[in-house]
Amino acid sequence: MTATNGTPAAGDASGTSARREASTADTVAAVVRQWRAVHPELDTGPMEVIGRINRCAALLQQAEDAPLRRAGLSRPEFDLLGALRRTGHELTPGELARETFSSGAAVTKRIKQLTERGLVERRGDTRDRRVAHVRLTDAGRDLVDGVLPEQLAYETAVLSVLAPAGRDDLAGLLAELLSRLEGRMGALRAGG
Amino acid sequence: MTATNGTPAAGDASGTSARREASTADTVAAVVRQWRAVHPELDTGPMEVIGRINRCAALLQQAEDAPLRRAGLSRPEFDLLGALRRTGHELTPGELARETFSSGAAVTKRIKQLTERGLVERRGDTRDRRVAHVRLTDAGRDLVDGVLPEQLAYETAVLSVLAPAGRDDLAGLLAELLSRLEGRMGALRAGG
DNA sequence: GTCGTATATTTTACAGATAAAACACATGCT
DNA sequence: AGCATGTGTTTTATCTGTAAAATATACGAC
Repeated sequence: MTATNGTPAAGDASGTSARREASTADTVAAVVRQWRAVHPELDTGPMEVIGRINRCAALLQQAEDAPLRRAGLSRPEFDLLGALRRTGHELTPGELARETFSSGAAVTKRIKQLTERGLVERRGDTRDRRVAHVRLTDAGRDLVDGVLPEQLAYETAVLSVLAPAGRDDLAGLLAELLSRLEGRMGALRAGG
Repeated sequence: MTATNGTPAAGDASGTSARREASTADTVAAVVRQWRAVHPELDTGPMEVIGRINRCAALLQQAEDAPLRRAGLSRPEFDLLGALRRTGHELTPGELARETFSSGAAVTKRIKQLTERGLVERRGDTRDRRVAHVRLTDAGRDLVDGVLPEQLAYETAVLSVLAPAGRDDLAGLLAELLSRLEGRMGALRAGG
């Protein structure tokens, strides 16, 4: 059932207890219900967390694209510029790759593009001529500083569907999950 | 109401200050701290939710790849096969696209590949010759049924870093967020 | 019946990511 | 100095996804 949904019609009157609610009105709940009908012996518990995280991420990223696109930036590009802006100093391509969780090759390409657009500049290291240093241009810094408030305002609007307390609870639980995942999955660098 | 402050774990251990003190050990917290140092006037609250959702999704998907790859499947491929398996009947390419949240073109390509591998079959509709119907072969069904338990076991192991109660709280909060996002997303598209 | 429009699917062109190889250089050993 | 080995970065080949155009077909108005 529920397959071809036109509009999920989330006309949910009351405040949905948010407590161990397996059968809410989101698409993941419908999927889980289908699986349980086909394989009643399986524990579908993890799906309700992981499936929802994935689905939320997909929806939120799609939403985030909106203010970014107005600035002519993709999200990976903004992540790169943002890493330079928030650290406040130059970064090497390798550092940028680690900072933005993407491959070195992807970073190389992005740097090339952003350089052509005049948003970042590169210079070679004087001592070790293998390494390059990338920094924001004035235009790049201004772009980030202009986009970020819009981005945050948009995110705030999106998250306003949650009560403030719920939002904080969610942030806390995700922080716990994330810090343990990051610790478990081969230590990634922590903030200097 | 959500409340359920029962899990003491990830909260800000040091922060007695009213402000959320972003002092946890995950990478997102470090990023947020950097942004606050550079732009103290901005409300970075949304980052702590959205950034963590994105990062969790990235890490979890990477983890999920492991059991799937053993079966020679990518996640989008598994999603397609899973949609056929859990609905229990044939689906058209369009339905599959909606069910797996991907574009029609992507579904076309996946169907072609999976057909070549003997995991799905297509047949034309007798009445409306525009539409096709896709169904699992026996091999496809067996593959899904073989992979799914491994997949769930793996996910259970990954999520075991959370206490059961925390996991349920998280699922509930994500369900609330997701159901509202899915309901509101269309209407929110113009704001900024 | 024929025409215009809507719908379902596929094709095409292209942007973007990754893995693996290639490259350039540094560093340490002898 | 000369060479082996390791590291930082870029290139190459390849793959996947998407947007937009193309294709094929149904349906309704006339």
